[in-house]
Amino acid sequence: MTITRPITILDVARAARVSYSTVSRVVNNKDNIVPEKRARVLEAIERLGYVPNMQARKLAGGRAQVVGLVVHDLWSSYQVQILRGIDEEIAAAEYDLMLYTSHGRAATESVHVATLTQGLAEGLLLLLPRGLSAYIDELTKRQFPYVLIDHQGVPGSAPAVSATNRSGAYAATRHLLDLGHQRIGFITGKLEVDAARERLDGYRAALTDHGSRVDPELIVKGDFLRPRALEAAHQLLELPDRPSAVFASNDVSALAVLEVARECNLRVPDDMSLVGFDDIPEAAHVHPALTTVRQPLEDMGRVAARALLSIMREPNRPPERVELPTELIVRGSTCART
Amino acid sequence: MTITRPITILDVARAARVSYSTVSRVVNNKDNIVPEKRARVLEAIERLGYVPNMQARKLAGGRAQVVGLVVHDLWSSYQVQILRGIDEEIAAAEYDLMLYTSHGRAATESVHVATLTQGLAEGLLLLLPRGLSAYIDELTKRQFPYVLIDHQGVPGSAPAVSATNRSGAYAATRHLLDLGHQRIGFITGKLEVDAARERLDGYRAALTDHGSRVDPELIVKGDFLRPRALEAAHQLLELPDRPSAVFASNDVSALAVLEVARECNLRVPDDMSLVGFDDIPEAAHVHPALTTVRQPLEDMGRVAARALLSIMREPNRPPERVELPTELIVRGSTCART
DNA sequence: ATGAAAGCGCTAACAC
DNA sequence: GTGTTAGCGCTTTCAT
Repeated sequence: MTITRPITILDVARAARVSYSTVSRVVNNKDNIVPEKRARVLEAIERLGYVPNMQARKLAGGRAQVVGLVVHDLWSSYQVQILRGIDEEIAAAEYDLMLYTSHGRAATESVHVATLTQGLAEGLLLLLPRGLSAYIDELTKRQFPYVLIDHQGVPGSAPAVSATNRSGAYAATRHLLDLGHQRIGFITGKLEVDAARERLDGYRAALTDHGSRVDPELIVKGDFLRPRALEAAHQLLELPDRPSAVFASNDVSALAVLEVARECNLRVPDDMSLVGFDDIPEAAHVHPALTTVRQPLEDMGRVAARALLSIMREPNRPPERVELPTELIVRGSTCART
Repeated sequence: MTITRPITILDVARAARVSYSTVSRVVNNKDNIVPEKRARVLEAIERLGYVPNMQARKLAGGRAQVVGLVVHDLWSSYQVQILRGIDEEIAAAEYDLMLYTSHGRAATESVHVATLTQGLAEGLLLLLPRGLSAYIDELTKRQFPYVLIDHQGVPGSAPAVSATNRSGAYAATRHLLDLGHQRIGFITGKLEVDAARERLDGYRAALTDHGSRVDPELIVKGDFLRPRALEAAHQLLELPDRPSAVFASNDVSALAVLEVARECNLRVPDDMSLVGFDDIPEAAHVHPALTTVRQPLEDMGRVAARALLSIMREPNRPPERVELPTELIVRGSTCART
């Protein structure tokens, strides 16, 4: 049982009876090479099954065709859908993806960023809810290509893609108002996250524009996660003057509200309307199906990836911020106030 | 605006007033180094924010702490849940993950495997439904650590983790039989995939053991995907002697059946019982909630990652095949035949 | 115990 | 056009 030694560029050179660097040139589509030699090299590569060694290539100053993705975690469909979009684009461009999850440990996170930027990666996609200003500066200074996803928090002008959180929340609130609801409960997201604040803003703005009062009692703090949302739902539904509708800052929270409503023997939408945000796959499947604001998550990933690739191609293009439109999806969880 | 040059081991050496290799030794916890020097080096590393360059390290024969994952695609929760488990374990072990999606292009796939094995990766996780015998041989020959996930197709003894597909399908079928169903429709998965065949086997075995006839008319070919499942569902539900229950080889297919049933004005479970396989998140949320066979997907990922890590530690340990237990989750989509 | 030096596989000047 | 050669940042002998 022979241990197959990895084929190097040297093996190819020998087999094709050309020099070392000629092979390199062929592999990298450089210069003009005598067609006959190029053919020999190509044949040898094919026959030997040569695959270039990325590390060596990158180390020597070449391109590794690798893009890094640092993501907080993979827990919800939210991240995963974005990941899908990224993956598609990156693969289509024949780049490879290094995936790093930080699990919220800031230390880990910056090590990851460093590893990636000083390592294989030629570009960076950052899907982190907050607090990345530390390395953004560094990246900008080093002119290292990167794109932020769903994060507008950096003051300067960092390339970023996100969704129209504010207007999405505005539309959802407006929808409820149009249905005749007056007391509309709101469960916030994690307010350190920009998107969460924007959604709150949208909610407030819709009320104000409609001439309704923003009742602080109806705004309950959440964090985008289920446990906190369950508490928030209880708090809202046990109010003496119970709201006739609830707008949760994401679907995961809205699903929690749905559960609590069921516990309280409240029928949705008859006794209470409910709106979520995100349109995760579950939203369409629960009963009643959730009215929600769709974020084009996969597209966000796709657009971010494409933006990164073009920044990598032309390092000097001015940073762009893209906001993809959200869309109100009306389903069965909302109806006119009776 | 100074362009920050990446900090190399040489910078650290200068700052700590020691040699090049001493720093390397400290970084790799080697030998005995005079504590005082070690401290100086550590301090310099900290102060300069030095992060080792993985490529260089790997190239020079060191460890890169990278594990590669080749996955067919990320379309369903199936892959994603496994990915989560993998990610958790890999991150906990302080390894990094390179993610490759092959999107079914076999050529891409083998290039990916080659890139990974000749590159950074020290181990490989393969989540591919089929046809990987080509490189399995190669990997085995080279003694390259790898673990297959949900794939038993390789004749030799390849390290693999999967779930008890057969007994899961057996249990589900048994459940339906116990409820008094006699004509039980079955929608297969992609039969090139081992798991699909095992599920079919389990279905057949349960019928046989129960003394029922396996009616070929009731077995319809699917491929784990929605479009084909919709057709299959129609075919089954339009049978002159309509089955009183349907068992689909995965939840995605079962969900499709649910839709078709609704179209046909069949109530589930009253007019027809329905069972799926996988227990993807949507299964619990549809109405009625889906009775299904839970695959411990996240655990499968976790176990596979752990197995890989231990193979990487002791290359000579005999390959292990782990089968994780599936579990029948009875929900609202099944009831006794009326 | 620690410094010097030889590569790892490759790219990119630099020669010819 | 194509071969030669100097590194890229690091690990690992081999001296000392």
